[in-house]
Amino acid sequence: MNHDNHADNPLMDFDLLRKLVVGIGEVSDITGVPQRQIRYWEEKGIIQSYKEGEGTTRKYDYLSIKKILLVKELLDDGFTLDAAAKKVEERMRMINEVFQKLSDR
Amino acid sequence: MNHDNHADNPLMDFDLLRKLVVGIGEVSDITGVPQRQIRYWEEKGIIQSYKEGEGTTRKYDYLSIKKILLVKELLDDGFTLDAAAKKVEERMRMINEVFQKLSDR
DNA sequence: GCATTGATTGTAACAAATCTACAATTAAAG
DNA sequence: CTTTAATTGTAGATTTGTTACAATCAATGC
Repeated sequence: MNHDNHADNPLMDFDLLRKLVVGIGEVSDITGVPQRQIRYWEEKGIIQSYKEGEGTTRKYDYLSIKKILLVKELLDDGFTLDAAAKKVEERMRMINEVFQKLSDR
Repeated sequence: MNHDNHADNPLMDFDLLRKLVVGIGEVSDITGVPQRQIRYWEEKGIIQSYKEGEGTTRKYDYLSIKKILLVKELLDDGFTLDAAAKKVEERMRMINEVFQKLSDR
């Protein structure tokens, strides 16, 4: 009955969007933030990635990348890392909310 | 003036969506199509990926993944690979069009 | 000055992911 | 039972990513 719920609406395929997770090299290319720095932010708990199995590589989704872009922007604006992290938290809460609503239909 | 054109609208960030390109392992996980088979379809010219430099690895974007899902579906429905490929071409033309319009604003 | 702290960067040695190129297998069709 | 389409297997090389340890650099406080 619904064997083609994709492809109809390329705009709204949140299901697929969620699954689009990329490696750290790609994230670095996309955001312009060096891999080393991304790992550092992660150490400090500001950014989060996940691993698909034991002893594998970091994966980042759409929202994590957004977050990295936000942090970068704030740093460029002169905030400290900690201050940027705090500011970004609020922002991400809102984005996540919108995202959630949209992907719930 | 527009130093935060992302984050405002997670729905519409086609800019980021375009850059979200994933490796073949991820594509395989997402679609359920074995890596080997994806490469084979590519050899036959049905699927396309790109490489970011000489001697690097295949990357797939959102639309390529959609395409793979479509081919898979048609094969499951009993079409030949070639027939599926043909059918998918038409479908992708339309999807690309919509996508283009949306990302143009 | 100079020691402290926050932020970043460098790199070696190892592990995971992917690549190509060759060949084998399987199923359907004539 | 041979042909063709489609898929799968795999070795050996290359690319990408990992951790852990240490070095650098700038700002701040004493």
